[in-house]
Amino acid sequence: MDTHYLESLLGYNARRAALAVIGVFLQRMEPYGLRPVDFSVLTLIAHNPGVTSRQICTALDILPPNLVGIVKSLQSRGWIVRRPHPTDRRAQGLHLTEAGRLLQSQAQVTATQLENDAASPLTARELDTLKLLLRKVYQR
Amino acid sequence: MDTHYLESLLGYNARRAALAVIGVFLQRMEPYGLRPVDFSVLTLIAHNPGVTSRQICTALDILPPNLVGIVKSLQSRGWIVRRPHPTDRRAQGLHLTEAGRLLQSQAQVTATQLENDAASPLTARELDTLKLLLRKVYQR
DNA sequence: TATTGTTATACTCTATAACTATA
DNA sequence: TATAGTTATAGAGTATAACAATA
Repeated sequence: MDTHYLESLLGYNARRAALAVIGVFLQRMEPYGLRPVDFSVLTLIAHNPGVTSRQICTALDILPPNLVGIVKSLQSRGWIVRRPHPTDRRAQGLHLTEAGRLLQSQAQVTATQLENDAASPLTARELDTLKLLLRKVYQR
Repeated sequence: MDTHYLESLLGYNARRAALAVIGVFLQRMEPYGLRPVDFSVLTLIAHNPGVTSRQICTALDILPPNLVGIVKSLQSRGWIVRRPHPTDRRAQGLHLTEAGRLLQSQAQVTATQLENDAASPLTARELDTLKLLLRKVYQR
């Protein structure tokens, strides 16, 4: 089966690699009930207490209507709370609960460990180079 | 907004980069009515005349029920035909029509050109390195 | 018994329009 | 006028079960 041409395309390789890594992520995060975007949102709140939904949408390139359900789900599981924004009464600041802090730190350890397994054919140096080049592609 | 931790993760970077490149792909391929998987299927048939649905599923990591609609769509647009498989009466060989060959070659030119724009912050050498490392991640 | 291709179907992901409260 | 958050909804992508025909 000749797949040489497809394998010469950046889009094809990026999509295949992303799906492979996300596959490992889904397996390892299944015990936490966290999908990739759930983890990203939880992690942004952990590192940016009081962040708003709109800021998260901009940072992660998510459409606002699609974030609503994610925030609701994290809140219903007792991991985040919404507090009034200090200066803008339209907005709400998002914060982790104590349970949320515990879960996020455990999930972050899992995410960090998962790297090595998902990228096991790469040396540490190759992995760093790969991540650097990927960032160059999507950061403008 | 602190996104440093997320940007240290392979999965996050791979997903963001793949979505960025696919975004450019969708724009450029819109005149042809081809989405990424449509193009991949058409291209595999072009480079492997007589290939079966099952072989395409294996090569592209698509589930058989999800390929049925794609093949039907390509067929209804007059780009591919199914012929009896020479040795296996369960299977059908997929082939491009003359119109399909013309369209695929035009789309392939577009896909090749698109590379440079989607990866414009990278040098040619960096782009080659990136694709090499991505293949290492998903090919086992 | 196993495989190819298919139908039906459910679930998730992504996108658009329109609304409210506030800036 | 513009923005933050929300609802409703439509479309695209992905997954499983089950079937007929053939190996």
